[in-house]
Amino acid sequence: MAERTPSSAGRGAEPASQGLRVDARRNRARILEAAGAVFAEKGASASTEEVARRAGVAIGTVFRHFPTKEDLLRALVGDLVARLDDEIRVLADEGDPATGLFVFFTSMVEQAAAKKTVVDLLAAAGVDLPVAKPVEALREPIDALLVRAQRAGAVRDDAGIREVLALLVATCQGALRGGWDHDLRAATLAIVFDGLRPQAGR
Amino acid sequence: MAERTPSSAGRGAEPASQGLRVDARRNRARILEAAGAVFAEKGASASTEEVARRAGVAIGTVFRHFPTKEDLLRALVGDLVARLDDEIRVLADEGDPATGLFVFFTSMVEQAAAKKTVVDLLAAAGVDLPVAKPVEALREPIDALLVRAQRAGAVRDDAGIREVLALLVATCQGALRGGWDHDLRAATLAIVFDGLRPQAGR
DNA sequence: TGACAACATGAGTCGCTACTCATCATATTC
DNA sequence: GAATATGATGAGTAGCGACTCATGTTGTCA
Repeated sequence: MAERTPSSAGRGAEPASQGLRVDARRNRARILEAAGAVFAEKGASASTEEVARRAGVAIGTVFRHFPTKEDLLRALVGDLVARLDDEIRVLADEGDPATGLFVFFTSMVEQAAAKKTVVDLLAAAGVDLPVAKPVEALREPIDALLVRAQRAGAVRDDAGIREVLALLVATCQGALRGGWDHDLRAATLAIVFDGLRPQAGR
Repeated sequence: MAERTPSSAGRGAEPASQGLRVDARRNRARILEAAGAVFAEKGASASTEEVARRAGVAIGTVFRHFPTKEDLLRALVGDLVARLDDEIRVLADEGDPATGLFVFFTSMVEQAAAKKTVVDLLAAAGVDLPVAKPVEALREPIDALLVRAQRAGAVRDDAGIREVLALLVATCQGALRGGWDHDLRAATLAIVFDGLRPQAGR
């Protein structure tokens, strides 16, 4: 679903790697990959040393590329937001908008159930965690999808982008921290989606 | 709403204080009160020393009464669950069950918006945080309320206790970590409640 | 191929926090 | 109003995690 250009990551081959020595570029990539895995498993509170171990580099190397743990998180989250952004733009351009909105919603919750990073990201939509503004980038495309779905009469008019984002944050948080299995995720989302439909409004 | 017996806490004047010297009993109460405030503000990751400072006792005194930080959390959470249990039992015995369910739901979210402890508690409903089983105590009374609401035709039949608890955890998490204001809490809950109503089921 | 800047290394520093314990204070009991 | 056990105190210990830096290594380029 949604093929990307050449390399694995996308977005023009990591501009931040431009002009690095080949070994440095390789290590940077390894660190990002390891950090993605480690933080996805244990959440953002996992230690930087574990990332270094997983990446097969010394702790100092991690801090050379990302002077702060926050910088590392930011780089990861930026990449993730870019991917989500791609996904939602594809959904926005094709097919039924309400379906697209619900598909995107479901997709995020599925990812949240597996990746703590996504939840920490979503949490940032309201508070100022190590990752704050990036999520705002998603507000606009989601809003566009929402408005189109409302014009099509498939989503109630009194549900604004704030409410939709709130529900998105809530279900992602719940799915992860509550350890919902696949069935529970589906059933819970079905209830939320029904609540978003027009006839539900009183 | 829902008056309690004599002293402030309830549940038989804290059995754990029985047989303590008067100064010890006073300090224990102070520590619990301070811990409640501190953890509500900063979450369970607040330091034990801050609790001691707020309580006006030495750090060693805190550890004399609660050998482990987890013990302190457990004591707090137990108290909180007891209070919620009282609340829901009152709601279960009087008036419309669906209204009661939604009132209780709203009440928990309101508390979550102010108290991190509640959210950490709710999170425990699915994972094994320092506080695991206590929440299960709430499952039964909530379920009773839910079943009655369903019999009255006010809540859809395919929403089980698992789904309701999941939604409860999700909205509490969202309300706290997303920093929802009062309006957003109300609007979001309205959508969730609509989704729980019968006509919403497809 | 030599010389140098860029990079990697990992033991060490610093700060924070849960928890301990020798010492001192006081409630309780007779 | 002692005697004593129970409780309070707070400097100290231990462990962990983010971050540093002196030293050694290697890609790069003339």
